[in-house]
Amino acid sequence: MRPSVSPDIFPPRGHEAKRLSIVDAAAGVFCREGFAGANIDLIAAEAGVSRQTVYNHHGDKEKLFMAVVRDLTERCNAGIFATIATFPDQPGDLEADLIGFAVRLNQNCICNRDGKFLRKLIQTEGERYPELFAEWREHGPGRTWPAIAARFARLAYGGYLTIDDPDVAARQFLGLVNAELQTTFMLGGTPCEDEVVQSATNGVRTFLRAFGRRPSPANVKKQAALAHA
Amino acid sequence: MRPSVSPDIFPPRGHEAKRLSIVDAAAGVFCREGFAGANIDLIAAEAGVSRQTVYNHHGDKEKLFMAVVRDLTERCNAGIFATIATFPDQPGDLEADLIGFAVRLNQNCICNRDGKFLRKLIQTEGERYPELFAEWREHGPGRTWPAIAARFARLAYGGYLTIDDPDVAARQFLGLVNAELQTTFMLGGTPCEDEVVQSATNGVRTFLRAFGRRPSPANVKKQAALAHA
DNA sequence: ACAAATTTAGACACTCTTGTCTAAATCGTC
DNA sequence: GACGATTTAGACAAGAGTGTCTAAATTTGT
Repeated sequence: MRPSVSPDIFPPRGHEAKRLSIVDAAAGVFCREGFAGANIDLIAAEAGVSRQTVYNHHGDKEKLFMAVVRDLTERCNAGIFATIATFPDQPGDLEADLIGFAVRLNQNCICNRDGKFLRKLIQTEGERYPELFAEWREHGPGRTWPAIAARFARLAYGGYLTIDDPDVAARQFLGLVNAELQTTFMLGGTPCEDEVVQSATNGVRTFLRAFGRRPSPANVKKQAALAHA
Repeated sequence: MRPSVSPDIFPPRGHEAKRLSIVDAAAGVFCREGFAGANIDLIAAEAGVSRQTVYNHHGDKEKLFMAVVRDLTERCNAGIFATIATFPDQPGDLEADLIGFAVRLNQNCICNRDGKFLRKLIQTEGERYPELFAEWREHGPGRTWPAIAARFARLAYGGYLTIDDPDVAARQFLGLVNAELQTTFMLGGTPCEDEVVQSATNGVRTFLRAFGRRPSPANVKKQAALAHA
């Protein structure tokens, strides 16, 4: 609103640009070396900035780390929701459309730089900063999973799928679609496009064999009978 | 063979016992703090041993780390193969038997102390020691996955399942059975017994909906048609 | 109980890192 | 071109951790 007097406005561009490049470089170094192993001098060098500038912007190592996690979480969530918006609510070819969605989700949110880094930081330092990662959990999986579940529920309601519990189905969808990428993720690698497509294809096919339109009464009865196992 | 002259035999017990307790303590500290953050003094203290003893046994920090990974890999693999040996080759109640197998696998190999630690070390330091973890990959997933796949192939051959590709089915089985534990694993937590059973139950049910005995010709034809997508 | 080996506590040198400080150089804007 | 703010290079103190060394204490097998 106010033209240019706002107290929170730093020197127009260069400043913010440097802040960004510092956070970016820090993300890379924290991922490679872990929090304890990360070296501020190295971060400064990779950001193309002097060490003092890092301290000017972020105060200390821990605050810098938190800024990194917050930035990554925010960008990843934005990407995930943008991708969820492309979910095939009225599919033409259900199999192809779900495969496409799964591939987009993987490529845009999980296998890209931000996704890879955030995942690694959560795995590596999650136990050290409970509140920080509780926040991630709440804003990340806590919101995206129900959103995906809702889309599957709509598909079921529309007669495209036969689903008992949309939340379970959503989690299993993700599990299936990533089933063949586990080892690669484990070691911090990035699967290539082909691997992602292959895993998604196999995963979706199995998903549809299980949940595709086919309300077989025999199965329903059997499941009800075993429900209290 | 030789009574007591063997050059590799250290003082009978206490020595080896200390070696063990050092490696154990080191595993815990490396997991909590990462390689760079791990403190030899702390490891010594947790092992109930003096710092010098740590150096006497393992030389330096890096060699100690390698010893930890090797020990964990070996124990985990042993556990996994022992569990695979309990795979239900001639199931009475297929669903119940597969759920039991999945729960055993999780509890004995993935959620126990060794499994949790090894997983975390692979995620955290995997990129820093490529050869070490290549070894793990080869001796771990590289051998256990085919072993599980072979068991599923046998079930299919016996008419209990309808499976195209046993390797894919095996990976998807693991993905499904762990679908609901992902977030917990991500943050380094240990799911409780109930969560494991619940996830396994849901996963096996979906698995059987997809691969259970039901050679529906319609499905087979559809898949063949889409095979070159 | 003896002798050999192992373990221990403590001190030590050395390196690395964090975070601060200062004076000079640079940048952006008017 | 000049001004104010930011950035920079470098030095610096303080702290922490690794790995070595020594002499004394303890354990182990016989």
